[in-house]
Amino acid sequence: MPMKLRGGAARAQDARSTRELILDAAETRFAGRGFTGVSVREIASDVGLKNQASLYHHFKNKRALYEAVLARGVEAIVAMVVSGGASTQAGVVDDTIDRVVDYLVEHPNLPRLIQRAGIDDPRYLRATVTRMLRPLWAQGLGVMAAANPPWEAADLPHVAFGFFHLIFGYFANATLLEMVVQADPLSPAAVARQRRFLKGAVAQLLGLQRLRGARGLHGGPAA
Amino acid sequence: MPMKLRGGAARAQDARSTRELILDAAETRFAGRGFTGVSVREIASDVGLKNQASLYHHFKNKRALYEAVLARGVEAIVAMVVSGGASTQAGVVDDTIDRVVDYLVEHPNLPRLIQRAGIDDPRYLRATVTRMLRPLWAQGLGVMAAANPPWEAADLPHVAFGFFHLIFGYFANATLLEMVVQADPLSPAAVARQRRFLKGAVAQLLGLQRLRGARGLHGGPAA
Amino acid sequence: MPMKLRGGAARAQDARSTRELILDAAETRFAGRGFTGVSVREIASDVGLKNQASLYHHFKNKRALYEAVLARGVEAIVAMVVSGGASTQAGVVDDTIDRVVDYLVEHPNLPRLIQRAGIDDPRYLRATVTRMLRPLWAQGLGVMAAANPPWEAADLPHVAFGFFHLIFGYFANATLLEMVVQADPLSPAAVARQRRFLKGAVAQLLGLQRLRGARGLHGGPAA
Amino acid sequence: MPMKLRGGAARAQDARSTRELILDAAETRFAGRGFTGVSVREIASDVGLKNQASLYHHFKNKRALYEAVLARGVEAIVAMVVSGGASTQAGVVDDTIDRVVDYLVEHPNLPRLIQRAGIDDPRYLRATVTRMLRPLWAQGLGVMAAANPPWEAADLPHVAFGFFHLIFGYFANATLLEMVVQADPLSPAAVARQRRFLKGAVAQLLGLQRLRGARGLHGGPAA
DNA sequence: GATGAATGAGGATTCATTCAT
DNA sequence: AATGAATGAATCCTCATTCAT
Repeated sequence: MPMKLRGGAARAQDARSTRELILDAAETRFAGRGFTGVSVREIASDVGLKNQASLYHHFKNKRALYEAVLARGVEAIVAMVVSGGASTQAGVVDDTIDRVVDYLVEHPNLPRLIQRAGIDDPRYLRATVTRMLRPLWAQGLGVMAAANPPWEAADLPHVAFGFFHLIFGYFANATLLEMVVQADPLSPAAVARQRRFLKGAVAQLLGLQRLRGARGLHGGPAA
Repeated sequence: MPMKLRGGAARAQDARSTRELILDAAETRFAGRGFTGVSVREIASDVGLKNQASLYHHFKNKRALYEAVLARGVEAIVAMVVSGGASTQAGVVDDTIDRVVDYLVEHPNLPRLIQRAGIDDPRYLRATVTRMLRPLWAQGLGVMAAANPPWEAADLPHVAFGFFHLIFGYFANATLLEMVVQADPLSPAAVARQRRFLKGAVAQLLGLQRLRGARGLHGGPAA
Repeated sequence: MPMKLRGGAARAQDARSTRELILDAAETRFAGRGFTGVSVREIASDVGLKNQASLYHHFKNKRALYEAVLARGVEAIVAMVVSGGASTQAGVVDDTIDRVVDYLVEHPNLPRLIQRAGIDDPRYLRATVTRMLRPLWAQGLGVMAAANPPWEAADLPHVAFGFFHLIFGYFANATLLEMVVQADPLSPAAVARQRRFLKGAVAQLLGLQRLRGARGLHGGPAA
Repeated sequence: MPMKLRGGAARAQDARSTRELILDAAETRFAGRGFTGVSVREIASDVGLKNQASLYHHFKNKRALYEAVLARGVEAIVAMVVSGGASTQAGVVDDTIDRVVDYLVEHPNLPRLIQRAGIDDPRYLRATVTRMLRPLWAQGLGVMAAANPPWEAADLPHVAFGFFHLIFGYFANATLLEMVVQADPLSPAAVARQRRFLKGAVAQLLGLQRLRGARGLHGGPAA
């Protein structure tokens, strides 16, 4: 961004930099208003480009830009989760949840972006996302099966999707939540509570040992 | 259309009918592609109107139409849930889940519509939805508190939102789910499994006494 | 055109009228600069429309407009020629030439338009024109065959195309001709000469009786 | 391309070569879709240039490129025709026709290019072409006058233009012809027929003595 | 001599909306 | 209640061209 102010000399300073700036701006915009709700013009101007045409030097078209944004976001998350390993030991699960929550808090656009891709008319962009989510999906199923959970095998996909909704839904709908509850769901305190809730919920749904305690699955009063 | 020329009474009926037809078409479209992704023209043509102008006879503008669609959808759901009462007895909860699931299966647009409203830039339509959801929210909190659940009071909102995501997320993301799992998530069998999962999950998260058997929260009544 | 000045009240005065005005303007523009050389904006503004969008009320897109222009032009010519009958008696041929020349003089855009369609990349618009020209072509071949001309049967198509080029080429290239010769090829005198040339040339190429005269096939000195 | 790094001499050669490659590509493109229908980008990419900017190293701008293409093409033809001499002896005329036809068959872009320049709005490029065609024109008139043809002097320009249209029209409209006739007008057989037709037509129009037989202007030498 | 980046202008087309009928 | 026409603004994208490397 500051480079843009150095005038013509700054041009082409760093191709990757401009490209990434575009991706950043597009991510925010698309997350907020969706593919059709965002104009190429505003993205370009966010980046400091004087003209939409410049953007087409980096991305073939609006759609390619959207897909690039999604790919970057989804891949990051998938990598993080997958790298977390495939154990269902309580500690490992909790760590994964912590890492994902940390990441989502820092990248508030992603959950909305992903939720959108899940809701949007499939003819648009869902195929792409689907492809990217498959590895995550496969690992998730494997982990759960290994956990010997209190569900029939046929229900495990439902459980897995339930986790997905629990985790992403909170952050994707943060603003809605805020309007209803009238408190900031991304405040440290709220995030801490959500963390606790997620860990507890996952443990319960997977039938992990912690569940066996009286009622104190969190660090709460009964613990 | 030929009816248009009959007496005044029929005309009035038709007028209402056209309005509802518009709402129906708009609901489907908006659910699939969102407010900005849908044009007034396509809605009009879905209804058989030869001209977009005709639509403006029934709704002040596109935005008013969207709000009407949302209001109609959300109110129906809220009414249904609220009318279900506020008990947390296992039977009552299960009944409510059954009713909501039944409704969502028959109105597949609603979950996407509502999820969208939750994700979209608040400056658009979220305030409206928020207002409509408040009663539901209040009741939900009340019910949960009464259940004496294994959560701290401060976490209850998180639990409530979790329910919301679990229930609506499945149907909202049905197409995404289908692409990943490659099976129809709205098939009777899949819906039955989801029902079982929801009942089990809610029971666990609320700490309800699941009577039958050690881990058999699935397996249905006969298990 | 004058109606456009009556302000809003004149709107929609006569749908056909606006449509034809657009066709007229488009014909002139397309004839002069070709499909790609003309912008929808300038056509719209020629017609007095304040906005290109209005044009799309009458034609689906630029291409449809171009095709409509071509169809209108070609059909008129084809109708005229075909209605002239299928004789090769000198008088009938001369009459047809006179009628066609009269028409081309009054519609100077058509020859350029048609030549363009013949030269342009076939993927664009030639198929349309081809279809329209087939009847003319069929009749032309029939007439020539009946004339018992001094050509092998296999050469008749070449003769027929020769006529086409002789007749349309002059008018299509009028401006080029003017630049080379530095005289107006559409002046009455020049047109009269061209008429004489065409009649003489056609008669010679078809081997019509007039050919048998000494050298005076026109009304010239030797006649 | 690898040659680029060799000595200065090779580099100069390559430079010329690239320039000619551009001219070649541009010729084909311009012939097919006209000046406005062709983008600098596609020409550059035809040549294998990765960037349109490179093209500007060889030609000042698009217009200059078009003029260079035209000049190269027209000059070649003019030179060939003019060098053929100015006789109207049947043999000489036939030879000229043969040479021109040979040339056009091998350079199928030229006729379309030239026809286009004749049809296009004069404000663009016609003046240039006109200037280039003048010598050809002068010679043509001279030849015809010398032939003592069966036309009034004032009509000779019309005859001359007629020749032009007969000869160039066939090749320029080859694709249109093909669509109508559904046979390849550039097949050896078709070209042979066209040759015969042209020779016969020119002979008749110039009133040349066709020696062989009563009506056998076709049938070739042995007829 | 070739390229990556940028840019202003303009391309066709669609948008939501209004007005008179 | 419905429609045909019109319109201003905005859409995505491509254009020819320039500049620094």
